[in-house]
Amino acid sequence: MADKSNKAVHIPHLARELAAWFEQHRRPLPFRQHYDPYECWLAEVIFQQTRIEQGMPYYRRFLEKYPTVHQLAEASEEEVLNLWQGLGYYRRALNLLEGARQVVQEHQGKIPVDRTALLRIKGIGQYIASAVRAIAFNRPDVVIDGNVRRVMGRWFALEMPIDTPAAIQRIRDLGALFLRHLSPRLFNEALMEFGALQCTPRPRCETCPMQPWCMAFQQGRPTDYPRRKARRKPTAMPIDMYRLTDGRRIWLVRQDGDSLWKGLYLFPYHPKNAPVPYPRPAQPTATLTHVLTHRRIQAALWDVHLPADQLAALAIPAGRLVPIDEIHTYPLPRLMEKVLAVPLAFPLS
DNA sequence: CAAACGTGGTC
DNA sequence: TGACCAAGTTT
Repeated sequence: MADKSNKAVHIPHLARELAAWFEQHRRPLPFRQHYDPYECWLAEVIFQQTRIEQGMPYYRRFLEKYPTVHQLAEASEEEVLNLWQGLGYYRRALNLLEGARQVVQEHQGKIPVDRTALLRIKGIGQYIASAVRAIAFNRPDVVIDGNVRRVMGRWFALEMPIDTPAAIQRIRDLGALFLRHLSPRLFNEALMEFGALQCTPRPRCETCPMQPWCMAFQQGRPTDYPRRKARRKPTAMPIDMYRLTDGRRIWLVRQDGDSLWKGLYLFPYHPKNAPVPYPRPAQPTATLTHVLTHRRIQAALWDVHLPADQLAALAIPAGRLVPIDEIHTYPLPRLMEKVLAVPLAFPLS
């Protein structure tokens, strides 16, 4: 289409300005020190769907505790989840651990360069496979994350919804044209950094050197791009949660299967309209709200004090009766931190 | 392919 | 305040 060639003429200019911009604004992030494939992989897993500032302490702790993929592979799920606790999307941590074991067992501890091999590793999808290849190995892949989709959507005023396969392919094609001008590592890192610092959701067009070649800016409507489909609102999730204790010990439940917070520990809970499985007082101690991307949890908190023998007799699947002062040795989600901040309805013995 | 999967920052 | 969304992957 005529449209396409018109856009492409901007690419040498955009490439040149991008490289210049990056040289000036590049943040000295720890995973940009030596571009080690393991460090790159670890960073991509930790920072996916997560802001750099939020993930940075986790990245440092992980690298300190597990400096090599071998050491990570020998960790337990519990250890890894303890380090991951509070970061969210806990399946990432379990997949990372499984992936590390794969790399040790199937690749002698060396992160593979081959795209197909990378994609077979648990937790590595299209994005991380490209990121490891382009950034750690400097291979000519186009790394497409949220930043890249936003920047490309604006530079080229892409009309199709940005998360569709067609849009991704378009971005990949456009990116390939940039790779004629810039090395894979430079191009991809610079583009993501540009999206993170300059071409943000609220773009800083006043100070942007790309103005002359940005189609969205030239059309006078930078924030109309990228085009997105509407998001779903979180659905309500009312639950009853129980603190079953004899004053010294309390029941914790490890989440399993495909559940929310898989691998983490919570007090036993059930949907609010389910039969009540435990004795409980007339009123809940508190009601807390916890919002996830897709759920708005309303948790009624019921405190139940029982004699030690009755407590121990409760049959709670995947449950563990643990000393209250040892709760924090278990990996807990944020909701549990909120729950633990509420004093028990009765004094501890 | 749409939905599930956490948490925190911003306006 | 609620909507948006951030270095995505899995099913």
